[in-house]
Amino acid sequence: MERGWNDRQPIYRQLRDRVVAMILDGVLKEGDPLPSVRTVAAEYRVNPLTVLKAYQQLVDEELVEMKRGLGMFVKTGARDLLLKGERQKFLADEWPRVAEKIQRLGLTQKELDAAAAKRRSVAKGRER
Amino acid sequence: MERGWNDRQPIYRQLRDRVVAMILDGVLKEGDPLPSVRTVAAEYRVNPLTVLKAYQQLVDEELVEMKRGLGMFVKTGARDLLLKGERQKFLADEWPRVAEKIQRLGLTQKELDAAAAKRRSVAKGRER
Amino acid sequence: MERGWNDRQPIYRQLRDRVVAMILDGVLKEGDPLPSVRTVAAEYRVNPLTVLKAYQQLVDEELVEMKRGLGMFVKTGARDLLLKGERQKFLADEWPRVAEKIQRLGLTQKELDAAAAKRRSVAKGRER
Amino acid sequence: MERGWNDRQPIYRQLRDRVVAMILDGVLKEGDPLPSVRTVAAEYRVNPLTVLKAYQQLVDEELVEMKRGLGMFVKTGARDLLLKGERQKFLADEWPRVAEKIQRLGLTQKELDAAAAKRRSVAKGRER
DNA sequence: GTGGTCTAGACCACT
DNA sequence: GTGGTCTAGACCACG
Repeated sequence: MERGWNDRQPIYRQLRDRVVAMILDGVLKEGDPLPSVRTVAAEYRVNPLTVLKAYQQLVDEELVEMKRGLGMFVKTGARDLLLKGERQKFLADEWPRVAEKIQRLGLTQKELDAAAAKRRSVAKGRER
Repeated sequence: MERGWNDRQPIYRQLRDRVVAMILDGVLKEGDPLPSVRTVAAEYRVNPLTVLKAYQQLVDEELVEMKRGLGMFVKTGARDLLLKGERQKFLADEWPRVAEKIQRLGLTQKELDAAAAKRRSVAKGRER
Repeated sequence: MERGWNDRQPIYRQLRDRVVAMILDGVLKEGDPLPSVRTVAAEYRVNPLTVLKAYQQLVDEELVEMKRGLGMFVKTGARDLLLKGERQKFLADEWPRVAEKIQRLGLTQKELDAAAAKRRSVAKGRER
Repeated sequence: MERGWNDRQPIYRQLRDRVVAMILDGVLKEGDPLPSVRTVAAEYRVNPLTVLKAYQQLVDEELVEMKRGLGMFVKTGARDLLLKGERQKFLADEWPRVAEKIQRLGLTQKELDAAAAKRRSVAKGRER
């Protein structure tokens, strides 16, 4: 996993997004335990409180449950909930703005595909 | 022009984006004066400092030039600079993340088009 | 550090210049935290916004980086960047104008040295 | 003469400085008439009021006198006054700051001479 | 604790 | 009329 931070978004938000991505991608399955707060904090050189905040948010979103003394676990139904919720948010909020920008910049499907493909190959490179 | 603010982004950023959009759309042509800081501040019920901050960012981006005592003007070449710069930024930065999200959420072209179309019709409604 | 302000230049500009001088002089080393906005504001009896403006300019110049919630830090490579950039700017812009003026006023090296030395002794007086 | 403006200094100040330079260089001799306000205004594409302001300042500095109905003229003794006044201002104010900067940037006499020479040759190029 | 944003209102210099 | 700077004070998000 990548370690770089985006300055324009809070770290806890980025952590939360990474967990969400792992759930959507099936890396984290329902019932799986989340990596412990201190593990993540150590790995990313981040304040444990920040990790905790990210996890708390996931709890608030009903995607994760805390079992006292055991840790945090992906709730059953989390992936479906995500697919529904994130899709809606994306289509209503983010996508329209992006679509408008694409049109304004006069970008073609070809250019978009090329850029997306490029990124995928870079990601693949990192995986190996 | 719309008057609503997005809470997730600073106002001065949104103001800057609107001017950029106007340049890209040809509403503001090269050499045209930007509406004065005070005017905009009054129209949008915003502090002049906030508007100024947006304008100065445009100056920093070399899209706009200040003529002492006269006001701010769209620089020649601004549109080209924008088309080049914004396209590149978008394709390298924003789009890959969006494309990844689309894939992750399993969204179809149809759904995307529908959402974009909906937005457009809303916009059209506002124009009338 | 001195506390007097020059009327002919904005305060935030002078603050920025002082930080730059401290980096060049090695008082602020790479990785060092800048004094916090509030601290400086209090010490110099200046509005925090003014200090912030100076600091943000340094961020724009890539000399300083912000770590969210932690503060501002001198970037690695800042001193080199400064030495290169400031030297070039000085030699290309400021110095030619000054040299021209010196020639026009018919000033001798001796007079220049004397004036510079005087200033240095004043500065030394302040240090004690 | 050059026609470019420096954004960091008021235009009337730059106009004043050019006249001063012409007096020091002997281009404008004592008793000579200054170019008329409207001539200058037209040549530099500047508001006549701005030119007037520059000329007024020269009058205030006792370098120039106005003869009603005839125009502005370089006063006798103007050059000496300038040499004295400008020298003092320069040595007390501007030079110390520049000298400090030179030292801080670790610039050698050689580099300074080279930069000044380069500029001179450029200027010569323009003259021809 | 850190910086980031915004407001309201003042004063200045420039054209 | 234009933008530029500054103050005082508030509130927010982040770590």
